Amino acid sequence: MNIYDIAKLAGVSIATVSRVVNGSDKVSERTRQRVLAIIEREGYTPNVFAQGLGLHTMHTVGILVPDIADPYMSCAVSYVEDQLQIYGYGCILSCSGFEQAQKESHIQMLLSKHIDALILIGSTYSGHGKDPAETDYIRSAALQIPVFLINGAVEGNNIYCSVSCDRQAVYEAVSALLRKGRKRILFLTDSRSYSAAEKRAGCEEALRQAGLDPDPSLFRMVPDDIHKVRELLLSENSAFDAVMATDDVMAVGALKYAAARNLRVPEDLAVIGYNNSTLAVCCEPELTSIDNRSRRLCQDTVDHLIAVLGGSRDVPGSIAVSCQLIARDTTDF
Amino acid sequence: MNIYDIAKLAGVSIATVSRVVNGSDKVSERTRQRVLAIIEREGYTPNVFAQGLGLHTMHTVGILVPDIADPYMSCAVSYVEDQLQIYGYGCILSCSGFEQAQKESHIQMLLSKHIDALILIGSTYSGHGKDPAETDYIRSAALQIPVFLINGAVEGNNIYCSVSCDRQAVYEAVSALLRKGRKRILFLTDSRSYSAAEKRAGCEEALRQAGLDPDPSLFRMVPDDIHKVRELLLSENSAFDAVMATDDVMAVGALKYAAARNLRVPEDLAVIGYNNSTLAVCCEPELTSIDNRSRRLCQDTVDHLIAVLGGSRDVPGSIAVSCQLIARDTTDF
DNA sequence: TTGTATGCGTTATCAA
DNA sequence: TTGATAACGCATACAA
Repeated sequence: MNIYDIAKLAGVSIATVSRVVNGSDKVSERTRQRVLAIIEREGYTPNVFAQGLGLHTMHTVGILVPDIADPYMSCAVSYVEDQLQIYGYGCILSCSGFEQAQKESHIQMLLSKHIDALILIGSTYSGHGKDPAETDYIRSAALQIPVFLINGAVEGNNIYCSVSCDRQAVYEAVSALLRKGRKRILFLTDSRSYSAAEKRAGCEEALRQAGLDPDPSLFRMVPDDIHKVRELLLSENSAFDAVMATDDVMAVGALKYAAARNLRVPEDLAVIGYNNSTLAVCCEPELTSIDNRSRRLCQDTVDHLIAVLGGSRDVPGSIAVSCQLIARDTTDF
Repeated sequence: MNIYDIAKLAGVSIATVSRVVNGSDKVSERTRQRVLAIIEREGYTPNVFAQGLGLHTMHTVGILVPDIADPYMSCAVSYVEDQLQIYGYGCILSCSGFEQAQKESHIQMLLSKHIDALILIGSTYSGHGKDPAETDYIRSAALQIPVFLINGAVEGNNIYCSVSCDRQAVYEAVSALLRKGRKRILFLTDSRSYSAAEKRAGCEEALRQAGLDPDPSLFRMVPDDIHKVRELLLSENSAFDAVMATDDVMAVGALKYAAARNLRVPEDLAVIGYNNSTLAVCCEPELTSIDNRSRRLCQDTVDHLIAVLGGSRDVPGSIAVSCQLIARDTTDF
């Protein structure tokens, strides 16, 4: 059932049918009703390929995410999809993993599908900050369509970034720990991403502010796995009285370590996680965690995306939302 | 840059370019190399709309899921996307929620995008079993393209189902509890879906097998929220010595209840969860949980999907994989 | 082995 | 207010 069939049934030309479908006002009410009735009866829907061929758009945005199984990412995708739906945009989802070559090829794949815009979720797309060429593929994509980063920062034309203020959040959290008399704060992270670096910077800043010298041995790269973190901490003897983790998973690992060592939490060991995931209320004691407000980030991003696609020229190239410390039972504040 | 440009640059016709792109063997090695070089140099990719227009396919499958933020679903999507990628298929993702009208309209939306196949993840798409008309929209979609259910069962032509043996799994888990002397087993679920009904049936079966009469007051519908489950259990006085939950979240809620009541786990209260999610190793004590093998389910489903799209006629309309009980510290077996 | 011509289902431009 | 027709970019049957 195509536009020709409808035209024939309605006794009009395809041009008229097209006008009716696209809500043009240059068609008499009488014909409109007749055509509409036929369309309804036959259950006709315009062929999106043919539409796309002519219009060069399919009302679709590409979403690239390193790992959709990660709770932070899947939540973000959920928010984004939900919002886009409202505006009538569909989502093509692709999972790139964390490797450069894969990221690049996945973006190529998405671009080849003629998406209207691209959303990159996760700070992994910001690169590690060492080599600017690392993010060239994003600038290159932005030559074709607007690119939106959620929790990421990349400089470039037609690139719109949104970040949560991770540095500030960690600065404040660690400062609070220090005020409570903690001396040796173990910083745990599983990545060298932009946001991981920001969080680390916030931690170091707080330490210096308090007149302490950041001890490199207390900044640790660990796997993002509860049991592995526990084992790792158990297998060594570094002394620390607080843990600041860049993800709830690692924080729970620290909690498991504390339980194994019979340390009291928060008396002997304070722990702060990140992302305020379900894990934070699942563990015992429940975990103080930093909420990075990803919902807000996602909503704002979609709003901006719609504005940019609508031709707006005054969309900010970068936005930041501040995080929120959710105090629970693993800290004494 | 389209096929005409490439043809011009290579000094051949568009037909030849098309042949090269599609790997036809009816083209001389010399021309192939020349054309390939130009294509490479210009970074040409065929326009998917134009391809789709003629071929009525875009090598894309639609994935419908009630809630991508749910860990079980996001894991499943991750597996499915990963496999489809290998076969060169892209994914259009849509989140329908749990309401009938939304499910139907989301499927319509996906169909209108001319996907090659549809994957429905989650037992919510099986309906509640009361009214067969509830799943008519799925049969209706299957008139156009093959439909694959992951963890769901719907009868119909061109519909392929896969389920984990939830009934059997719960039967065995509850039987194990009964063998250890548990008398009153509280069954917690948050839904009336097909799989929830299966799990309940397995529980009742085990009870009867042990000569016990299922007590309706011990089959409870609760919210899928840790704290709400805890509060609910605290607010009443039903006596039970074991909990069988249809999801890890509710099981952790029961664990929190036990902690609040100073019950020893598993001595005073045994708890079994479902899905074997990260939550299971996050809580304290760590949760015995039933792994429903969703990875296997997803892989098999994609294999079958590829087979069906490849024209195979002997793909089973329904497959089942057995679950696995992962014993941890909330049970005494 | 290569080229020509046609169809795919729209939208949009220009006439009527 | 309508209709005829030209793009849009590709695959492919048919010709050469």
